[in-house]
Order: sequence, then structure tokens, then C-alpha cells
Amino acid sequence: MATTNRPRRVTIDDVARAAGVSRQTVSRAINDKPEIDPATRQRILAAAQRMGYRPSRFARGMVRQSTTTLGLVIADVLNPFFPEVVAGVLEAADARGWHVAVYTTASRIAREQEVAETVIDHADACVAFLLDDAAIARIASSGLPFVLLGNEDRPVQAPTVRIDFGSGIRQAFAHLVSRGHRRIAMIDDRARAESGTNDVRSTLFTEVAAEFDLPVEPGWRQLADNSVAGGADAMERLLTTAPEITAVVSYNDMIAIGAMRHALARGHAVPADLAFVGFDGLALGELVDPPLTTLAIDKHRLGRAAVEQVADQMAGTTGGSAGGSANGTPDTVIRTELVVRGST
Amino acid sequence: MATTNRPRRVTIDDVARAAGVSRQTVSRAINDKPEIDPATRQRILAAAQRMGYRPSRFARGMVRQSTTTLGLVIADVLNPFFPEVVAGVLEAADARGWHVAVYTTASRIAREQEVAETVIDHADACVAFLLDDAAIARIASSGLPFVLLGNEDRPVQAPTVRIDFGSGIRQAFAHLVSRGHRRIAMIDDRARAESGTNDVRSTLFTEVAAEFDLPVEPGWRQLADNSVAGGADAMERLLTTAPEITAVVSYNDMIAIGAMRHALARGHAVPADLAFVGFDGLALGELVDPPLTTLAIDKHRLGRAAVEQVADQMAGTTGGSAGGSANGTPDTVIRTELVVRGST
DNA sequence: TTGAAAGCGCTAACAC
DNA sequence: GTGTTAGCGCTTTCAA
Repeated sequence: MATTNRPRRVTIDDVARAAGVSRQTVSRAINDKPEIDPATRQRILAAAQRMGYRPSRFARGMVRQSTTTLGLVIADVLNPFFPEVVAGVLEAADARGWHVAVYTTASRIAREQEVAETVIDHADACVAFLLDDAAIARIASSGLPFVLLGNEDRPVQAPTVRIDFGSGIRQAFAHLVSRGHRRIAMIDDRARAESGTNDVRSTLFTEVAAEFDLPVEPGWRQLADNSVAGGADAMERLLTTAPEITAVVSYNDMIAIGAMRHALARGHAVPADLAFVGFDGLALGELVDPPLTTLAIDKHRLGRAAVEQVADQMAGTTGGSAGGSANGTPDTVIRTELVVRGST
Repeated sequence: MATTNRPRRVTIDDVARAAGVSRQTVSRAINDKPEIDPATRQRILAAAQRMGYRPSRFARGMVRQSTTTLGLVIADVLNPFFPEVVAGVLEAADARGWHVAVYTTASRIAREQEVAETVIDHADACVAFLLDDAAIARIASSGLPFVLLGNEDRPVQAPTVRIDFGSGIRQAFAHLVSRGHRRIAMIDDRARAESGTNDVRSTLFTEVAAEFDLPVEPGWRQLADNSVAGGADAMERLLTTAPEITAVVSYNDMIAIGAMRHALARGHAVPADLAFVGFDGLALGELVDPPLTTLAIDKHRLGRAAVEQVADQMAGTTGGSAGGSANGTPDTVIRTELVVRGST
């Protein structure tokens, strides 16, 4: 008989056999159904425990048509921007009884595409921060309800919760100009600058400067890795190639903080010699010295909005309307708010 | 015929019917199997896309005995301690091809128990930061491979990756004493202090002070919410009830930073009038002014170690050895390293 | 209170 | 290249 060495998993039938009841009765015991003799239940539960039985979540999932798992794709948990978004996503997902599986990409193209495949197979919906067009298109066309977290100005082929980056940068320039600055540099995110097929991003800086009638020299725009260290590196380059600048606008707060600290370490006074504006409004920005002027965005709301939007998609997925992208839900735009602190 | 209004999901059979092939052929098309006519595949894929067909991950999971989902339970994504642990967990999980579902508890008892049930039902393994004994026991006895993330000195009934909190606090005191401090206060975490059945935690402070032959007055130990604001509140109380103290040891860096900033705001000089020691070694601690002296722990390694330990459990789960807790794997202990910076 | 039958949606094995 | 037959492990009828 098939009693010995099998590495097979313990099933409900095994427990049933061991307890001398039908599989159905085991199911009743496991699921706390009322219609069962207390003694039988005890016996079954004991057997199950002894045998190390655990119900298969797949088998259960098949039969009860319920659980939703949201795939949440972010670049990096260590950048404090993402935890705040994640908090919003978790809250909104939890409110719907959804589970949230988190994946990180480190903004690497290959990894993004890998994660895209994974999510398509294993999630029921997806909220993603993604740079690679192919990865985005892949998910969008898979039919998976999908919302992109974006801060590009260029349009993408998927429903998006969008941060209004361009208008944020304009606010930053307006603020700096009002403080008397005319020679403003920008430190942008390398991963983002180097991704994407079209070039909207790299011209933004020039455009905005032009709007304010400001000069722009080559070397006034530097790319940085998305971290404090990356910001410091970029600042070092800036101090060398463009010592004439008096203010720096950064892609985000992490980079801005790195840049500011580096300037400070090099003996520059902030904001007297050099002013710094960040982007994101991280809690962290209040704790550094001087506290960072920043374009704050409601990251928690960003996460919530994204979940709401996928939820809408799922509700609206009535039989035939497939295709992924051409969904009725309009993009949500999250606006920035200038928070002036000590660094300007 | 059953063609009209049913809210049922689109199945492989629906696609098969629509494309005029067998369900197996649809499966071949969807899964990119080689043995299929390119034309047929195109036709099927088109139909699938049009109908919005998405394979059921449950049905797939049933038949291919593979995917592992790790349930990761943490208190709060917004406390920078956790993202660093999460990064380690994600890395180690990804290396094994596991998925990671994240749940937060806000350290609320009721929520912890709720999450425990969820995880038992929906994960194949669990790494959890949990305070409530009942929640811990529930998971441990469910048979789910389980590792607890802990910093208690008291033993718990589950395999644990443990932070050596007690010895960390001793290092802090030793350091402060060597700097000439004799009147040292402690700000502890409220949620943790108020959880747990036995009282090891509340006596630690007194014990350590005694070891160093230091006085302890009532009011020298304050409880704080686990945040910067919580630390500030506790510091306010400390300044009122115990103005004689010259140093403060905190449960973690967030609280320490809050406390330090509040002292600064109240006009005290740091470290001249008041010294501060944190616990965790957050990146954040280097960015504040003055930079925070702290007991650093390798949080990334903590996360990795936890995953390795559950993985061991899963490998060792041979048929009969159930029960949950009495597993062979010894607890891992993560030691602290004193990082001296400007706050002392 | 318990058991037997049916089927959730899919893929692996074997036919054809 | 394509179809048929079996299940994967569970819960939901329905009978006993």
C-alpha cells in the first residue's frame, strides 16, 4: 500500500483517513462549521495537527471565488518616498480586504521586465512604479487591471496616477527667482533620465529656465543616482563645473539632502551662498539642518488613489471590454505644494 | 444557450469554445508551448485578448506545485527601521523565487491577531514582528513555518531572530558613564512596554543602572509612542519631572531624534547639557544635527536571517514533525554596534 | 451529524 | 498539431 516514503503534501484525505471520517467532515472541523460533533472535531483537529496538515490555499482559492492580491511594484524600499506610498496602498488595499505583494526593481530595466511577468502571473491587479516602456506595455496589454505611478510629463499607454513634476519644477524656479536667484542648476534622476523613448524629460529644465528668462549653461544639469550619496556626487561635479550657480533644484529630497550636505561640507553657506529645493516632502526634510525647502506631494494619497483606480477598473471589467489601456477612468494628478524651509 | 448575462469569470473553456479548439490547445497557446500551429496560436491569443481572459492563478497553483508566498508582518512602514528589514527580506525571498505579501499591524493587539489569521490562511511561511503573545502563539501552533523578529529578552514560544537589546542598552550606559554621565534617563517604547505577559522589559533599565552603580529616580523612565513626535512628548515630560538628568537612552533612533530635537528646541545644548543615544542605526541618524550616537544593528541582515531560518524550517518539515515551535533551528542573535557621533 | 457526488480552472500524459 | 482523459485539494450541494 501507498503508506511509506512519499514527499507529497498532507491532504485533507490523509487526515480523513487517519481520523476515520470522510474528507467532508474534516473540512467541517477545519472550518469551524457548526454541524459537527464536538468530539469528532477534537479528534480530527488533533490528527491534523499531528500530521502537520495545512489546507492548500490554491484548492481553497479555486472553490471560493474570493481573495484579491494586489501586486505593488516599487523601485526601492530604502528610498523613504516609497514607504509613504506603500502606506497609502496598504491602507486602501486592506480596506478592501486585498492582500498586497511587494516587488522591487531598483529601477533596472531587466528587473522591471522580470517583475512585470511575475506580476501578470501572480496578481489580480497591479499598481506599479515603472520606468521601462516595454514593461509597462506588457502589463497594460496583459489585461491585468493596472495603474501606473508616474511623474513623467509624457503620456504613457496605461492609466496613471501622475505627479505633476513639471509644474512642481516651475514652482521651485518661481520661488528661487523671487529670492533673487538667476543661476539655477538642476540635479535629475539618472535612472529616469536614461529611460523612456522620448526626450520630454531632458528638455524640461531648459524650457522652464527659458520661461523665467534665466540663462542655462551646459553642466548646470547633472544626473544623480537616486540616493543621498548620489546627490553628493552630483553636487561635487556641479561645484567643479559650475561654481557660478547660486541655487540647486533636485529631482527629489534624498538627492537634495545629499547635495546640500556636500555643499555644507565643502564650506558653502546654505542658504546664503547656495540654496536648495527638494521634491517629495519627505518627513526627513524637516529633520536635517537646515531644514529642506521642498515641493511636497501627498504620497499617502498617491497610494490610495492608485488603489482606488485599479478597483474601479476591476469593477468596470464587464466581460468584453478588454485591451487594458483604453479604460474610461481619467488619470489622477497629484499636485505639489511648495513648503519653504531653511534651505532657501 | 448559456450565452447571456452571467458575471462568471472567463475560463479557458470559454476561450476554447470561441476559438473552436480544445481547452488544451488554448493552454498551449497561453503558455507558449512549441507544439502548436502558429496560426492557431494567433487565433487563440486574439480570442483570449478580446474576451479578457486571464488564467486563474489558483487553478494553476493547484496543478503546478510551486509558488511560495511569504507573509511578512511588520508594525509600520513609516518607521524607517522596517523598510531596512523589508529590504533584507525581499532580497532573500527573491533569491528563492518567493513572493512576499506585506501586512502592517501598527502594533495594535487586535490588528495583530487579525493579521495572524490572515497570514495563516494565505501564506506558505511567515516572518513577523509581533508583540502580542496570543497572536504569536496562534501562528506558531498553526504549523505555518514561522520566524519571529524580536528584541525581547524574554523567551517566546517561536523560533526568533533576536536583537540583543539588553546588551545594547548596557553598551549605551557604559559609553555614557565613560563620558562622565551619572544621571541617565531612558525613553522606552510604549506599545512594547505595555504588551507581553511578563515584566522583563520594565526592569531592564533599573537592572542596568544598578550594574553601573547609578541612581534611578522614578520618572527617569518614560514611555513614548514610536515616532519622532512620541520622542518629543516624552522628552517634554522628562524635562519637567527630571531636570537633573544629563543623558537619555532611547528605545530607537526615531524616538531619540524626537527627544533630542525637543531638547534643542527648549534651549538645551547637545551634547554639552544633554547627551542622546539612539538604537537601530538608521541612515537618518547621520543626517540630523548633531548626528546621533546609536547602537547600530544590521537590519538588512536581520531580514535575510529571518528568511533563511523559515527556509530551513520548510526544508526540515518532513511529514510528521509538526507542532510549530519545537524546531531544531537555534535562534539567531543580532548584536549591536556602538556608533559614536555628535549627540554624545 | 455525517457521507457521496460534483465541480472550481487548469495542465500533464497520453492518445490520435 | 490537436483532442481526450485524469487528476491537483478543496468546498458546496444534496442524500442518508
